[in-house]
Amino acid sequence: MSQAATAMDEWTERQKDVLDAVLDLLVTGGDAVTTAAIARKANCSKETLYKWFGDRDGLLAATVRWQASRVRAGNFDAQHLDASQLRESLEAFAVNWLSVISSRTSIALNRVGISHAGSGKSGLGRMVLANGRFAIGERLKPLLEAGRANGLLAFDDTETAFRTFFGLVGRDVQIRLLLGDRLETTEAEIARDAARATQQFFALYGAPQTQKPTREG
Amino acid sequence: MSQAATAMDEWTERQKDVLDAVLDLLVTGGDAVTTAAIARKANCSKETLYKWFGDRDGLLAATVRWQASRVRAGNFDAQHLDASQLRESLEAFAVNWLSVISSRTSIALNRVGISHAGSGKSGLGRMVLANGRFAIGERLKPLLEAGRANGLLAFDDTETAFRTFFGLVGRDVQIRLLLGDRLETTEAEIARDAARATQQFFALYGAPQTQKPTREG
DNA sequence: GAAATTATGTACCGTACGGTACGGTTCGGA
DNA sequence: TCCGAACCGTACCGTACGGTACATAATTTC
Repeated sequence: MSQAATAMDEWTERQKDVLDAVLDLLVTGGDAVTTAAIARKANCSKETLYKWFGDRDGLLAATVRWQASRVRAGNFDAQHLDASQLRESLEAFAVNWLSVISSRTSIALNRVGISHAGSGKSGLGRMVLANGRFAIGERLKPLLEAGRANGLLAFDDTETAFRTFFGLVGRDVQIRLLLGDRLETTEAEIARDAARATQQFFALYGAPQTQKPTREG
Repeated sequence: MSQAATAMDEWTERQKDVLDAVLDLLVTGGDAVTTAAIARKANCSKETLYKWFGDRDGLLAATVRWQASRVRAGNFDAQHLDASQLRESLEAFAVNWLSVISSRTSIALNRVGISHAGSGKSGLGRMVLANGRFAIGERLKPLLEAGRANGLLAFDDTETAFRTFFGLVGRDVQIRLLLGDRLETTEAEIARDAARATQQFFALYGAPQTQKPTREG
């Protein structure tokens, strides 16, 4: 939240327009994202770019944070959960996550982060990770723990349970998209996969009706 | 197999040495993988590089195929499976797959493929995908189907079952490593995660003892 | 053992791109 | 109306790198 707030008002409207231009260039992967191309697209001068963002990497980092600052979806209230509410919330999380990783924006930013991670400097990669995988984890864990507190789920380690859910939802989608596989991700497909993943998660971690034994030794 | 054979004898020993040098440079991510650096490392001239492999992309593609040609692990015999054999085979697959995606080589090659996929030309990405995700799929599916034929597993769609297994095994490991996350992947951790994933897979797709109803509507 | 083939290493070229400099323009304030 | 700050557009610089040319050495072939 505070991250989002700082990212939101850290830049002026004009600067946000520039960051949007960078995003646009990243998503439209056709041509290389050079500083000249950015300046052209944003109708600003390269000098201004460097004045505002330091260097090219600073500009890319700012773009990642800017995109992250608007992705935050509303959290879920974790009180008075019943089974169907929990299921719905998990399914909504799954739908949201699948939509995000299937979006051209996410694909482009992850590619940038991965490329940077391969070039020694791991700052961007870590940033993408923090706003992707780890952000979704921190948002989902409270829901899982609320489910456990209400006797709907049974697990020992929240992190392990979350990672299982993550795997059931994401499967091979992200790596295939990152590697350029044409993978149709229609809204209907996403909804179906989210429902399947949620069902499977309940099969693995759903608590028996009357008692609360722990799975996962 | 035929792929591996062609890749194996497509190049001379000297050329394989060059490809090994490329791999070495890719894995040691410190410095950029320039053609000059490759020539220096391989003690050959740039002109030879271009004569043998066409251009830089051809060299990288050859490297991917060369690495892929050596990774093929022995297949499993799918006849006369009992439950414990199936479990062991699945666990071995999981261990193998986790070891592969955790290896510096796999990380480096996937990064290259992803970077290329982001630059329009998707050839390398597709190649990495074919020798990674899809190769493991083609190797594992016969085992799953043999398990079903022997009444040990219950599923309708082999692809769906495989992708679930893939997700349970891989979870967030690959994306985290690709983005530069330091994620300790000791042999013991891998063995434990492989066992957990296999157990979860049986919980989802294991056939009931006496009958064979289908899961997954 | 000469001729031919092949490979090495170095030097070179063209270009793309990150980063900087600077003249011209807009705009807010006194 | 003038001043200064911010900014645009363009031109420019240095370097890194993909790709080529060439002269020299090694290896094969006859």
